[in-house]
Amino acid sequence: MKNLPIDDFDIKSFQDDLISWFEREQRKLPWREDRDPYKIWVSEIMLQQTRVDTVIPYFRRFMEKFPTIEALADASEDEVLKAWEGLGYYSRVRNLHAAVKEVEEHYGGTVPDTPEEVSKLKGVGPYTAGAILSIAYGLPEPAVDGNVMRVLARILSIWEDIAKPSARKVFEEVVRKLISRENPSFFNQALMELGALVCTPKSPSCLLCPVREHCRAFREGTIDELPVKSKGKKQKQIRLQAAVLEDEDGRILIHKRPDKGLLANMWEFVQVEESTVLPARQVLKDYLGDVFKIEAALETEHFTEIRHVFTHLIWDIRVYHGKILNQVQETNELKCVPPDEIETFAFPVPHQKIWKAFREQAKSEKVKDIKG
DNA sequence: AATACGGGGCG
DNA sequence: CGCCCAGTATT
Repeated sequence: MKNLPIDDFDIKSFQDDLISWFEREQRKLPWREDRDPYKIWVSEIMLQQTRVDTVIPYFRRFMEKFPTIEALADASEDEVLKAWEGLGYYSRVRNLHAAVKEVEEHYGGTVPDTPEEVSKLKGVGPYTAGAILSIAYGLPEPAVDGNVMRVLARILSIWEDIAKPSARKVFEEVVRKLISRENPSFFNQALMELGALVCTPKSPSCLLCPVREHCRAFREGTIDELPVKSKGKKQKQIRLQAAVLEDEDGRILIHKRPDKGLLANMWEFVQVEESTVLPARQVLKDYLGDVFKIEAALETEHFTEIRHVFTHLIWDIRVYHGKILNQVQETNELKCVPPDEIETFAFPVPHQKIWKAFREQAKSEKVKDIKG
């Protein structure tokens, strides 16, 4: 690694200012109530790519439902996925579930405390490994997330592009030089807390910053230029046709997605990608017939249109209402369920939006009936 | 090194 | 609305 200019940097004083600020100002968070490595682990997985405010209610519910490693290891995948519904990046919870079973079986239910072992767990990468080892076990391991890169890029004036995968290693080496041996847990948490509360991406509160005197970007007036972060590319757009289908008993047809890829193992209303050549409704009818042997009478017009933006793609879904005319052959992936049971299945947000729109339009039809 | 993988908040 | 945020696995 390039020799970073930290020779004239007062490490001890920086650690003290940072950690004492954290002791004064840290937020009370449910996963900070004790040092249970299981709780730290679950919280860190939830916090990947996800804001604290979003995570808090999920964490509480998750801990109530699965208070221990054993409880989670014994749960079914559907149950676990349901607890994660709406949080996104669902492979996180499938990996967590698998890893917890691994800990239960091979480590006697105790989260391992070495970098080698903890890094082998599914879903535990360099950041999460460092977070568990430092926060739960007090080991001086770096835990470099986006906050840490932003904070350190500013403090030490590091002009590395933090969007590049190679950047993380640079910052890990920096943390190894800076980390407090007395309190690695608070040191790492303080860097992240500072990034979340003070050293924010836009208009950071430098005047409130406990380590302003150590900050090169502040001194040099480059706060708004750091960190350097290149932009990603734009999303691919996908047009989909979906249908809320009722059988003769008013039950709703739902489909379980494949166990790999986007939204793996989540439930959805049947949907198919729009064709560029065939008329819109025909694609859906053909799909239902060819794949599920379902004959359906679809209404001519879609009742709602849903747009959902993912990181790497955009779904535009036209949603039709229809009745199933023949007998549905139910399988593990295909079910008809009563409307009041729909919400017991784990649906991705775009299909939660479909269900919401469906109920709204059903309601408005009723109002029309009464008026008419 | 590049891509797949959700969802929410803010202006 | 568009823009921004943020780790791991896979290829």
